[in-house]
Amino acid sequence: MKQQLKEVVESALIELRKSGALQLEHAPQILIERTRDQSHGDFATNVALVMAKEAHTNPRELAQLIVETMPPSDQLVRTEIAGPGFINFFMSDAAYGDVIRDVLRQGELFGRSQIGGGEKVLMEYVSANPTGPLHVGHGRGAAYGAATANLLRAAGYQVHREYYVNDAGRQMDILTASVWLRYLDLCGEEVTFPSNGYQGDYIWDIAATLHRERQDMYHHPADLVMDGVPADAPDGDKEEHIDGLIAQARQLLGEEQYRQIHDEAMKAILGDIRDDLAEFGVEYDEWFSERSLMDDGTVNKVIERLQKSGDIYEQNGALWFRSTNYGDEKDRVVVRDNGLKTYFASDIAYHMNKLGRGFERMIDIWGADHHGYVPRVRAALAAMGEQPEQLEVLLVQFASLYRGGQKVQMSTRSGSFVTLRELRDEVGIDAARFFYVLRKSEQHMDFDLDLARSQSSENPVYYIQYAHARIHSVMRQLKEKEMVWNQREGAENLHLLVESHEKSLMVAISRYPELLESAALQREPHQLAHYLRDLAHELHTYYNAHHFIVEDQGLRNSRIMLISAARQIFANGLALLGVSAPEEM
RNA sequence: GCGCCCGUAGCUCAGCUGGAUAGAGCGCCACCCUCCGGAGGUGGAAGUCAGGGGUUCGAAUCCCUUCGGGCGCGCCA
Repeated sequence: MKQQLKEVVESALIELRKSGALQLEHAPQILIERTRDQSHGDFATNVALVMAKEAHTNPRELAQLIVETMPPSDQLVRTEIAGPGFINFFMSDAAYGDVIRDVLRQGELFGRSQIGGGEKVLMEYVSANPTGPLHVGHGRGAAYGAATANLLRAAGYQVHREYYVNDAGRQMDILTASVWLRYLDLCGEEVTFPSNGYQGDYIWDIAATLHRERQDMYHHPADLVMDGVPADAPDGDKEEHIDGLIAQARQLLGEEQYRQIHDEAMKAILGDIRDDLAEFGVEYDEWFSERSLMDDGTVNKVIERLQKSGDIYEQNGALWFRSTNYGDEKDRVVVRDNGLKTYFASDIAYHMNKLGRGFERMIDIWGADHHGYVPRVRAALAAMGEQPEQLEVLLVQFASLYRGGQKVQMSTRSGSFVTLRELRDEVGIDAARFFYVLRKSEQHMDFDLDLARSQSSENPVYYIQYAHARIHSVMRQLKEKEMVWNQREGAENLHLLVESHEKSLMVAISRYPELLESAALQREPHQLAHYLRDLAHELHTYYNAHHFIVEDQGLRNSRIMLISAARQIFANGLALLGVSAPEEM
């Protein structure tokens, strides 16, 4: 609808320039907006105000000229010049009728666009270290990432969804040591657990499985394990302590057994994460292993290339990437003095690998606490001769949980965090998915568990789902009264929908395609969540004001047609957000 | 100290590529079904858009600055 209007204005401007009535250096961008007030029509453009100065004329006169030059359109009833020089457009009933017919004809495809132009996008989200179950912070990234991926697909992007598995590195070693120590405990050894280890119950579970299946295969006496290990905090350094334990594990178990425990622990946790996300309706096309980048030499190749280009220097036995040359605030280590590559090194390799797979755009969704990491990755891309703009990082702020008006405290290491699974159990998948995307991602969010759990009017999820279910209920009623909805007759009688509630609902429905484009371009699923609530409000208001199942056949069929179109929008929109659209509640 | 995010109604938040009288939900007050699901609807009270400057036809929106809050500034990941 908006697009058609834009073309009308565009052709007027072209005509005016061709005839010499208007002299401009370049064609202005035409911005057409929905009006806030119905008395201003359906759409308005400020194009005359924007161009007036350059055209050396006053805005109202220019607006008049544009209106007079516009080609006739059956979509428009009339136009008016308002205020300082806005052009207001009043759309015809036929234009709205076309939208309703389109919705039913296109069904679940309605609202999709090609604005993404088939661009190949790699979206990476969650990518939590497989060292423990997902918590509610990951949940927000998951819900946001999945919904944004859906939006981009609906807008004509080719989206590949990926989870980067950090299966290499020190965190995994700490996990391995943690599991092994719990296992030794189950073997009857008295070991004091490191303050820096992973303390959750899930570690016990993995250890118990290990103990059941392998019995005392990995058993070593506690005093031998602790021999020569630096003291833990508070007397010593907790980092040195845990590193000492890792070294002991490696030595006593040997690389092969160490690797077995490592892999078992990771398999268990990663499997749990996959299940968790799948149950949450968050899907991936690929789970990408960090270790594979080490094993196939990609990381080494990247470092060599940077060395050749002179972007790497050695200092204090470590290799540093000169990221300050590319806008970062300090240089970054890629290989530590102990020879280990940093996470950053493999991350450069990972992003180069993404580009190597032919993706034109990389969208990473990170927790806001990683924001300082963005410049260095961009710097690395620049140093590698790539366009840093190809990497788009979307930051997701923390979500604080509130229960009974009290903030729920969380800490990963101590194991006293709220897991995503617990959240799902408490409030349900639909409420969790919806609440997570109800707020702009870069906004700190207060997640009210009591509200999300409540199955009442104050909960916006149910408000929307109820609107959808209500329409189904009307259809059931229709059947019970042994009436059949004649869609063709409805389509022919849309002109009978003259009530203000009907007009409002049609306007809301016609906004959907514009809304989807906007939400996709700005990576803002919350726009869709808010829109659906507005649409639900229109539906409920209409429902209260008028009857759909009326005697007059033409009117009945056209009203059912209208609410069927609304139903389709609810179904389409909720699906993009990962929320179910129940037929009855 | 430096960097990023944020500050809008009692609470939680939309609105921010400048546009007409600043919106929604919750809460509060008063109402609405002989009728398709009341998990609904109608009306009302409620604002120095944190403060101060600037840019212009026009600023919640852009720029500067002050104040307040969150996060980050490792040879951790």
